[in-house]
Amino acid sequence: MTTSTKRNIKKQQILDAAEKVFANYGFANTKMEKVASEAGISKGTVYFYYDTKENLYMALTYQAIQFLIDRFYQVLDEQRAYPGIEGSLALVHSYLQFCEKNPLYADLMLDYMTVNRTTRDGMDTNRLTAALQDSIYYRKIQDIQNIPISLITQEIKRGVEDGSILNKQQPELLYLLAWSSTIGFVKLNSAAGKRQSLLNVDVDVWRTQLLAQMRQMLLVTSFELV
Amino acid sequence: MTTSTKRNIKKQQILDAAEKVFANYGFANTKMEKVASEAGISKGTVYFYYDTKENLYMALTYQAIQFLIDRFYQVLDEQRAYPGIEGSLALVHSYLQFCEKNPLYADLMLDYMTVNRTTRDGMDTNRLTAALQDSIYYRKIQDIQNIPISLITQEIKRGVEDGSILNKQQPELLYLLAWSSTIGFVKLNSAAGKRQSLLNVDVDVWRTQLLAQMRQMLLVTSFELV
Amino acid sequence: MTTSTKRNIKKQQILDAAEKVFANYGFANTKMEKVASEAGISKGTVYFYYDTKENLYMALTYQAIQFLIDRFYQVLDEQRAYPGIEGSLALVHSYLQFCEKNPLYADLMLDYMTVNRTTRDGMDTNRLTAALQDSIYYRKIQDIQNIPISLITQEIKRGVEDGSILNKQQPELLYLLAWSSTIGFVKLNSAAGKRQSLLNVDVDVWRTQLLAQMRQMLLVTSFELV
Amino acid sequence: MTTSTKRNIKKQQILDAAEKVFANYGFANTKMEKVASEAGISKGTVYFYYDTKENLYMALTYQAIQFLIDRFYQVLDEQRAYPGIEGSLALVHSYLQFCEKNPLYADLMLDYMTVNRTTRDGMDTNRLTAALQDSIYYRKIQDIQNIPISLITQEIKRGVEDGSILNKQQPELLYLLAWSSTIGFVKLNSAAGKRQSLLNVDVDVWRTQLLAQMRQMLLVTSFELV
DNA sequence: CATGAATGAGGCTTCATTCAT
DNA sequence: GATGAATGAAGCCTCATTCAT
Repeated sequence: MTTSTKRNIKKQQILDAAEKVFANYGFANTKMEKVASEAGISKGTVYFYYDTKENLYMALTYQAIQFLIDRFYQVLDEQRAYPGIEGSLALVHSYLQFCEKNPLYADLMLDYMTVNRTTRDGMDTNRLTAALQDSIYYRKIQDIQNIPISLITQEIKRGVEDGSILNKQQPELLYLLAWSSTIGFVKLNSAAGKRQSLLNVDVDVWRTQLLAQMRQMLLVTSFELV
Repeated sequence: MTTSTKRNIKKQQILDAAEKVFANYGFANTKMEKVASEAGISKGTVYFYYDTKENLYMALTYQAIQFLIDRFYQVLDEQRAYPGIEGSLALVHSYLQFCEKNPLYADLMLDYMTVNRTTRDGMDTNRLTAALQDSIYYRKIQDIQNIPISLITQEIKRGVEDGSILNKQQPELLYLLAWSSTIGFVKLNSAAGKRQSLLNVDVDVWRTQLLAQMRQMLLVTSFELV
Repeated sequence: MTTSTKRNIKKQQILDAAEKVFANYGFANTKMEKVASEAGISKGTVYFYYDTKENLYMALTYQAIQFLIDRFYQVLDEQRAYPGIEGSLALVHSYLQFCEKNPLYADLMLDYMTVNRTTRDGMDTNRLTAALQDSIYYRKIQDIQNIPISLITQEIKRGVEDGSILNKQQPELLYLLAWSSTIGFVKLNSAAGKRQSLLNVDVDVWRTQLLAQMRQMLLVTSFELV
Repeated sequence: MTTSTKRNIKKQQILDAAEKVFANYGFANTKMEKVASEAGISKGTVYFYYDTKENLYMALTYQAIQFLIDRFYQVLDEQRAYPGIEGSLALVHSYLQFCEKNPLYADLMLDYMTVNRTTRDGMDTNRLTAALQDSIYYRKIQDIQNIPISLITQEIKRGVEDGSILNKQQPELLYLLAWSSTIGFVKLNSAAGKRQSLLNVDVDVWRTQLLAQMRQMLLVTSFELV
């Protein structure tokens, strides 16, 4: 095993540990010591691989987006032979699974958006935001951030073109409707606690309805306005 | 003006300031000093009215829920003459407005759920959670937490009974679908920044579609499964 | 009732309250708010009469010494007809009662001695000590501090002269032996708690033995050295 | 030198520094920053070894009692061949030396007794007391607190049995008389300041008399009541 | 490279004191 | 005079980060 490989394994171990800890405590309440102990190493070593807490967080964000992109390509590959609506729903489904696997993923992307925003707006950038933007991973994410969105909207367009999707709204709008539903679903479930069923509603039924609603949306020509 | 009234006014001023600061920085990055200066008073005075940061946060949560409940009652009063579907959608709409007015409100409730959860589960309660549960407002919230949900599900039931809502799913499920969509919508918009339109989609169009989708949902007998 | 009289009554109420609170919590852990509430008045009023916490403490010290002096004169008056040994022991006894009535009295005098000492030594005077020395009562105490000691040593001398006291040691030494026993007795009892008997020894027996030991001491010509 | 050894050395250095500072300023006026600088380290390091000020104080208390116990065993070992009265007086003497070496030791034990008392009584436990009781050392002290008393009373009993001690009072009572004298002696001397002689009485003479008085006490059959 | 002790800036909170009413 | 809200200096403690071994 090369030195580089060993380094990468260790980096991955840290990332895995960080994922657990950030997911349980959130960014602010996560202690580097806890990440280290979760990874079975010392604090110093964590700092050897990730020089700030913010950098570690951004590395995790980068990885999450990479995973999502990989998954999306895989789904697209599987769905190539089917109509666009199936590919689109499969993408949404895989995104939902992705977020359910670890609610942190949804937060990571939301946080990235927030950080990214303050770069543009002239907002009073606080220390935290500035530190996040300093991360090398911040730049790396900027290069790939649009890929998931791009893949999904392209698939919707394919569905519109092959006639399987009837809704003629902007693909981006359709994506936002799906994305926000997913985020809300994940947020509520995560806040309620994984074991707990919210309002006595079965989570599986809920998820199924959510997806059914999305299909419905793609099949409808237009919505009546409220 | 009585002494008690003056006290309440000051408490409200602090709460207003806290709302701004928590909304901008989140709980962890909010400094009591900042809340004080935002309220135009000194740090000590903030502590005179709210003895911990956590208590201030919970007071805000309590107020948010109270506001929501007040708004709900008002909406229900206005919708009394109309069929249940209109009342239900009006409630959802008012909830959406409520969260859009200040995205912090959505977070407050989500955070409350998380805190509340650790009370039930035997989770490894951290310092923050424990402090939040110590707040007098935590107890007060427990007494009213179920009212919004109850009001909305009752209105859905009225709609089912008067025949305006055709979907025969559990009202709770319908509520969750609406609730999660709303949270996702608010979260995404707040992350993107108020001035920024996400993916070049007009927010008003997005919101309209969201509500249309909800009406659709209530009018459909049942969804096809994916 | 004159204005001046009313003032004095109020000052005395505050002093009484302060006595209770200082006795229960010690100087550092006593809050002016607590003194005020104990006196049934507001914090501002306490400050109207005693402009610093240290001043209040020194006022209490002054009063304690005054009380002790008054008591000593009274005892001396009662004992005038009896031999000096009886007068001396009666003084010691009254001192013991004085300290037992409120253990704070012993502390007040000890603290005064400490504060007084740092005036002489070139010690690194801390803020607290400096503030105590600033009190107007500090000066007043300086004028009367030696009276109790003087009264007791004079009475011992009278006993030596009238032949009732056989111990020819310095009266000051005899006083110190009595004084330190008393302080130790009070300290231990106060630490143990008033209701609690220490090591299952009856406090009354202990006190009796203590006084017997002192009489013994005055009656003995000289001690064997250890 | 092992890691564990180094840690213990550092812990001891901090304890030594804390001893000086607490002795000079008392608990309330001691600043952790001062302890740190006295130890030649930073505040953070102090907290690395002792997580609260109260814990540090209790650690010191524990050490003081341990030292006393060690000293007592040593004295008992030396006195094994001599009659019980000599052993008893030697113990008292060593206790006196122990307290004179650092008056803080007497305070530590007194404070411990006070803290311990509020555990039993249903007293309105204040923050400080609660924090002291939370210390891990508080528990450790509870396990050894009775040893010094036990050793001394046993030695007195030995003296009674071998006929060297004639006083037939409870050994516990005799111990209390000795203990309180010692505490009073130390308190007065510490308040007066080490360099200062109180009332122009030579401290060595005073101490000698104190010990002579104790021997006297053990040799007397019974005291006349006052 | 790994460790874990050491650092110190930063933030929460307390409470003596002040001051407007 | 009395009140109690307002102030802010001061001190405890946390924890990201550094660094000697």
